[in-house]
Amino acid sequence: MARSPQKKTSAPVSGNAVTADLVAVLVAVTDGTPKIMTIAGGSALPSGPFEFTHRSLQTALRAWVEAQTGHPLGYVEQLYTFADRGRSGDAKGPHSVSISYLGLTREDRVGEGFEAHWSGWYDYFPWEDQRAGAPAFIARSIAPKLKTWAKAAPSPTLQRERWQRCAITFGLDDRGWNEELVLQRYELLWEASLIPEAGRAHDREAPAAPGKPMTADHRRILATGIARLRAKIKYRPVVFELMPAEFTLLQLQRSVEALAGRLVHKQNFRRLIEQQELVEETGAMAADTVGRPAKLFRFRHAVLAERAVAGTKLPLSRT
Amino acid sequence: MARSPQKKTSAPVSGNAVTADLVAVLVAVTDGTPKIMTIAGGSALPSGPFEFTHRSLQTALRAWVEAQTGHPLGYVEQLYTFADRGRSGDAKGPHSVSISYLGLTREDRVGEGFEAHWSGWYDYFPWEDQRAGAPAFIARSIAPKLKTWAKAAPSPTLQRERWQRCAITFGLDDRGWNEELVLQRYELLWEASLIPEAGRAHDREAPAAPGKPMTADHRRILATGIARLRAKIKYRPVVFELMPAEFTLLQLQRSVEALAGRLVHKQNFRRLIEQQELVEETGAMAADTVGRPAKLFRFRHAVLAERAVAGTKLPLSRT
DNA sequence: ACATCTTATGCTCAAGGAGAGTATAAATGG
DNA sequence: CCATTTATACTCTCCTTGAGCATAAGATGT
Repeated sequence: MARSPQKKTSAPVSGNAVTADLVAVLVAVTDGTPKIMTIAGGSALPSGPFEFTHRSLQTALRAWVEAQTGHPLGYVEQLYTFADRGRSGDAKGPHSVSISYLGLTREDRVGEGFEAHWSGWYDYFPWEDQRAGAPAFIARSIAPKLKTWAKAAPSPTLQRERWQRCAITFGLDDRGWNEELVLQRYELLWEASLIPEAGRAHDREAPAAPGKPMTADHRRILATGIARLRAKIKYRPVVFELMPAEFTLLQLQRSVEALAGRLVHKQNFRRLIEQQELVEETGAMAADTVGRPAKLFRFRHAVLAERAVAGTKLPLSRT
Repeated sequence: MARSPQKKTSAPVSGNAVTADLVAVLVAVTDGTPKIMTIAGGSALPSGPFEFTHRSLQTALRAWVEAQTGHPLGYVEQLYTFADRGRSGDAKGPHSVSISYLGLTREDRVGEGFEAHWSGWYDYFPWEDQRAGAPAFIARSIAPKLKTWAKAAPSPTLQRERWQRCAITFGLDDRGWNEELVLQRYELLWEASLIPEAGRAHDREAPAAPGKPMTADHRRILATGIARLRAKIKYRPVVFELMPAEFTLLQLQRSVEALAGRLVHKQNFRRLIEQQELVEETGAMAADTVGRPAKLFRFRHAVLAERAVAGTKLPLSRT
């Protein structure tokens, strides 16, 4: 075993065989609603076995999605690889490695005659939509249940730590809401037995949190995808993958707000977009609108080549 | 196939078996040098088959590294999963999925009697160390070769695009150096046939760029790890995983500089660290030093619980 | 004792960015 | 014409960031 630093011989490769699956979080935004492609009546993300006839995972996913939807996939990014023991049920059976991807498209690109549907992603994570302020059921329902869970910790110190974690992730006790903590919130609810997928006993004290469940760990994978996308839109111009060719600045803003799950300051949003020169006017104006007509813009694809954006948080020395 | 949106039957799972490998980028910083654990005389990253007796990939990696080094692993993060067709040589043979991880430790924690060594990561990526300014060989050797490669493109437009890409990633033509583009730089050199691992013809016009090669795609994986870590230190307090229990602010600064490959402004660095309340004084002073003795600090582990840092780049509305 | 070197540490300043609000323009439906 | 709705242009303030100056506190050599 030249590849291992271990001196004793490793297990033979043949005893280590697994199957590889792809799981895709395919996102679109339509009418201010972020949607994901689902199958099986919205209870699962599209997934399938990885065909090794492709050059790489990325090309395999693209080909696969294209076959499903009849349209090419814009932006693609790997999310996470899971290899949980109990995933295929029998611990002795063939194990499965699931490689998840995030992909961005537009809903109208979906072809006909497929099983796939588009489901609003806030159906699965109602607490993540804070555009109209924090949903009432957080304070009314989720927070008390979390408090109960926190108090169930064995020691006062652990109780305090548990509650602090709840308060931070859900923005309780006058803390701000952090829209990027999607996965942390989901995992917290899981630990507190508020997620049906956890498969634990749900008695009267800890019924499920609102939100539609999914097969296996698919809702966790979706949470990972949402979190990644919410982080990404802040430093990469990926929103445009979800927009039509031409759009108004307000439409663009609504898409960002839909993804982030919170509102942005209109004037400052425009300033940000314009000073970064991300868009250019098409010359045309939006039709069929209420109020003053807005200019139509298109994405300047050139910026992808021009820039290699990356924010600094280090006090770099320029000398 | 309930899990697939595809209507036609998918290939049977049995025809899809693969082997799963873990590849680790284990990082330590000693005396201002970032190091990675290597095997086989520094020509490969530690790797081995994944044992499905573990609950998850993360725990498998931790257990495995602990067995190798005799010490627990601090911070662990998944990097990327590769499944290249040609990886195991024969396209018809058993395919391999490689799941790579980034782990942070300290060099002195390595146990005795193992094959592993610590190698400086700039041995593999000499151009990434810009602490003493851009290394002379970039302008003298790499840039001209990239120019040649750019000019070899079939059309003037493509030539310009190629060169723009070179200039952006390597900070040429008076552009600033972006330390996070580690992977982009490596891939660019690969495309330009300046990387021995590419296995293409290296004639007189395109000899290899400086830097030690590695087995298979290990240097690419290392590049991924370096890039991830360089990005991470800017918004998460992970540097402390690489520091001893007590340290001076200058030592901390040197570690950050070692990782980032560039110098930071001393006074501003202190201001940043202190205003974020990341550290607290131990009360003791550093001994055996030149110049005025520095206070010793320790990491405030409490911040990990207190905060859930995440920078905003959206003009969020607070109302 | 004193000069000098080296690192530590405190403080100021200017430019730019981010959050928030005011004001005006241009359309539609009564 | 007026109310309503959305678009768009500015302004203002506070905070952050990059940069530099000044002083402190040790060691070492003369």
